[in-house]
Amino acid sequence: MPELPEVERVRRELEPVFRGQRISRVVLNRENLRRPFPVGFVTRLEGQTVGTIARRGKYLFFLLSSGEMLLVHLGMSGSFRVARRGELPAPTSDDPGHDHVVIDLTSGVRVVFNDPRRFGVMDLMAAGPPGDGLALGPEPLDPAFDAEVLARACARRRTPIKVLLLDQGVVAGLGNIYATEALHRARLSPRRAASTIATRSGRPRPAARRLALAIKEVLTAAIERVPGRRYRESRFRAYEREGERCRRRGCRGVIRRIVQAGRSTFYCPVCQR
DNA sequence: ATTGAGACCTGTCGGC
DNA sequence: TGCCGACAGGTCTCAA
Repeated sequence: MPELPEVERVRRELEPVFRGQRISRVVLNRENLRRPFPVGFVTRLEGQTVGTIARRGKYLFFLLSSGEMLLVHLGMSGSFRVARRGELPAPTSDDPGHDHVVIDLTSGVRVVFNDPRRFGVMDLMAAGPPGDGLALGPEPLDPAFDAEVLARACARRRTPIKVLLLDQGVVAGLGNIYATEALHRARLSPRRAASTIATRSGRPRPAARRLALAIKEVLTAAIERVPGRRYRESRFRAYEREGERCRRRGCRGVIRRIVQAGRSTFYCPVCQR
């Protein structure tokens, strides 16, 4: 499920739960997710007090009093539940289903990590700037990410712009939905070679300016959006709207679905050029 | 150096 | 009802 906005929302939900709390108990209901839990995972977590939770791209970093950091990636289907102890089955129930990790805090709160597809990751890493060593590109909401940076990353790249936006080394945190949505917002065809929005004579093209801005707008709106009625309806302007009318004012196009790098892309062939 | 295809998993949904 | 394929918001690795 989660791209940058969803991960950021998880961060905001969990930080007040964890911050300043000590981890009293950790239970693993299996030995791996996408990859094995690191050696000593449980003992290195138990007894630690958690500080802030940082985010880089789609990764979360729980800062521990030991100096280590707990790294979490939600993959496709990872999620956390927060409950009071006792509201849930014992952490070592016979059938944990997809509840792979249970974390008890001294506050009496229990946090459960659930991940049916197990594309998620949990790991422990040495102290350091969150994200170091993960080869992530800039944070799209950081002012340092702008049209120039984006244009430079596009230079001489013949790959379609949509595919390039999914490259976490180019910009960290976009996934299939928000790459799709940003391109719709910027009125850019997902099929365009990335190089066609690169710099020209040292200046970013207007397309690069529109796209950098659209990325920021789409992500910001998604972080702040409040779920509610019509949430699903109004969520996307292109994603999963194949066959529907383009929602851009004045545009009479119909949203098409294509496959790029094995993933669905939705776009309006009329207003996205 | 890039790029595409396949692999990793389970769940859901639509069609027959 | 059941079976089957297509598809799902993400990486990672391998081969061309």
